[in-house]
Amino acid sequence: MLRMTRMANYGIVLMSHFAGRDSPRPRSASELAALACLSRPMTTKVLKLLAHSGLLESRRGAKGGYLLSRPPADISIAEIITALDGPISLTECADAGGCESDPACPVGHAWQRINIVIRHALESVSLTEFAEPRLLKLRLEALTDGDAV
Amino acid sequence: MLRMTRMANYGIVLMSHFAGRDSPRPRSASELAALACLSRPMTTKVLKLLAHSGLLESRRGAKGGYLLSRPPADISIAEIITALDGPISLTECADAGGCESDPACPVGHAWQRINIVIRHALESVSLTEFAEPRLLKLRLEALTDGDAV
DNA sequence: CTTAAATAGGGTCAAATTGGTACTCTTTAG
DNA sequence: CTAAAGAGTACCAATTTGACCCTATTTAAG
Repeated sequence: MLRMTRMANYGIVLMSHFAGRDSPRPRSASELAALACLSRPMTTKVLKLLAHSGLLESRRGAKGGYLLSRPPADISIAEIITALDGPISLTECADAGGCESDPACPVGHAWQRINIVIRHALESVSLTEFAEPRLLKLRLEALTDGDAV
Repeated sequence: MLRMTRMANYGIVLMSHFAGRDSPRPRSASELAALACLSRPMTTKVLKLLAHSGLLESRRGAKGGYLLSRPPADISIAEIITALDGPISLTECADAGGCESDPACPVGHAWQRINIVIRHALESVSLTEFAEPRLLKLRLEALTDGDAV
């Protein structure tokens, strides 16, 4: 487990379909649903959330649709997850604010530090890299060297 | 979001209470429930799972209870989470085996790489460090330097 | 050998979350 | 004016989660 919701996953897949092409033509929800093999209702739901959080721009009316509001290299995986699942944190009490009920809880501090590492890992991956895993490989391998317990 | 279950959290808190003392005396479920401010039924459930996965040893009968099966420095946070929540992976399709239905899915490969980084971060933190966040701080800060997109 | 203190191992149950859908309203190009 | 698109909202079913209880078995101690 330790997983994110399926919806966040859908969001990332949908966003990935924008990464390749820089054509300024808006993509309609129906078109994207077909590309990603998702139902139309689910697709529109996800796209609306992404637009609402500023990652996509929407054009209403005929010939409308969605397009990236920024170059894909400037969009991190963390942003997409946050838009659809809320703030990235492994525990409830590590959310901003958090479990102030027990400021003495030693475990809380540890979680905050671990969260920072994970969030950072997700923030460091751009949509471009995600759609092109070869780019990822080298960089991430550097992260997993030289820090055994 | 992106969170682990509350049960895994409980497990880590309970395990942390073993980290400080090396006394070989077994701790009973009731005792631990009181220490962690958890209900007894939930505590026993978590302890049973932890014992079942080999992280704790159980002694039945009077004066029985649970004790760590290994020194706390040899137990990683990842192990505890895995014991209670199952394998660590952000997406369903990144589980071992995974979405072989679509071997061409480019997104899948990216997830696998990201999972490795996160799992590695969790594996690199021992129970000892967790109970003593000062130890964590320095090491984790090294991980989050020098790898912006 | 009896008793009390423990865990083992089930089975159950309510509530929250998630995934997915349907319907109506507004905007815009042609 | 009309058809194509998104905006917004309300809704439902199914799974997951969190929590609990009961009985059997084991063991230390009197």
